[in-house]
Amino acid sequence: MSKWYPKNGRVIFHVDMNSFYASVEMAYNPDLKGKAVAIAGNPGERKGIIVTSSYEARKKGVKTTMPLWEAKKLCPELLVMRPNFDRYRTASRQMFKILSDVTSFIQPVSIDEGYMDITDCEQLGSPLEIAENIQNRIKEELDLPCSIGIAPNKFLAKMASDMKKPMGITVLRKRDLADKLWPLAVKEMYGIGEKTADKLNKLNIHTIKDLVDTDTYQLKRVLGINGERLQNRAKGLDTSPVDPDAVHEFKSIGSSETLPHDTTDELEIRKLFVHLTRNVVRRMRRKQAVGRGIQIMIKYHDHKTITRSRKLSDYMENEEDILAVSLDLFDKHWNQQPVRLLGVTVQDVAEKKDVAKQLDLFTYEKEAGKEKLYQTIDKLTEKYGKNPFMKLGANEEDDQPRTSFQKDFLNDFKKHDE
DNA sequence: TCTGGGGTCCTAGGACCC
DNA sequence: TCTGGGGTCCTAGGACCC
Repeated sequence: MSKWYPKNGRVIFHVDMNSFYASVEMAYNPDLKGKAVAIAGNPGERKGIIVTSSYEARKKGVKTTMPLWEAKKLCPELLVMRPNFDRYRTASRQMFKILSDVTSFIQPVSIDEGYMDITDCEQLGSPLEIAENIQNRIKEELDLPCSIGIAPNKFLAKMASDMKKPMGITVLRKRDLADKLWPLAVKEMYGIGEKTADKLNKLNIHTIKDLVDTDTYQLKRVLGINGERLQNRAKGLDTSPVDPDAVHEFKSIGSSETLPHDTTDELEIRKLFVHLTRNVVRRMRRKQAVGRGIQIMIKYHDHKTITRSRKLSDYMENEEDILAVSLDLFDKHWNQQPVRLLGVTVQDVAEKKDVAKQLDLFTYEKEAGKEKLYQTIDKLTEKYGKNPFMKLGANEEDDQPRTSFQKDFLNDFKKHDE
């Protein structure tokens, strides 16, 4: 038994890429290195918020979710780029490939971070050596910086990776908690956001140490079951396993978009529903997925947001079916006020191969939206002279317009009737 | 001339059933 | 002839994370 590995318990890594999108752009174009770089949406479409920024930009006060104009005011020399998601996905795959050379016990949690359980990796060296090796390889092979937290569980590893950035490696053992974790403000804790921090502050709980020392019953009264879990984490207790399968277990697939301008134009609204549904169906198809619930989201001018959902009697996968339900929900619940954003989400997602084939009866849900669907198609065709139901390709550019779409579409739909 | 888009999990009320 | 209690499903909203 090596001196570095615990007799009982685990050794968990949390690997966190530093300002990932900006770093990928710098690796792609080294002229950007050392400069204030930000990735942001298009302000012309009211999506001009900072998604990620380089450390040089952060020094000037640029922060994630900040409106672009505000960031420019703080940092006039800011180089602003649109996101290149394909680049980020490629870099992410390469990063996880390097991790998988160490162990297969990896749980990706997002495009730029993941957990590893290296409890059984003694033959590869000490945890610190393994972490240094990973960090060096990612830096040398991909030209990307990362921080790594090393701890006996996922929560502490996550907190540890946050403590030294960029290019940090932080060990957080039980005996380090009093010095390294407990002095932090509760807001710094993973799982505590603004609302929960406010509630805790009102109870005179300010640091993580305060949280440890608070009466558990009192915490549960204010925060419910989450109160107890947060307190356990603060004490350094977290038994959740590193789960390599979690990433495949999708529960919902959705797409939402802010309109260029708030609108009450039903045609514009319906056009966006067609677009959103298509996005969702394309992604479902890639994952070979079907879904049993549809949810729409409407955000109004004043940012008030409502969601309306319907559970279905059967699994759905077709663009036409999902659109019909979405439009039906919209027409039933829209309050006629100008709309800022719309969203479509398929819930209760399962893999096609896991779903027992049910009789393809023409269900109520399809019936309900059918008339609206016909009307929508007629209106859209009339206005744009284009078929809204193109054949879906793997990507948007690959979509193929059908000829005499309405005939095809109606035929498609009739098949379900029989 | 504010405030994106992708998710997960939890809570709470009402319907419905036994 | 007057009101229990438990369990599950559905829906809507909210908190949080990246």
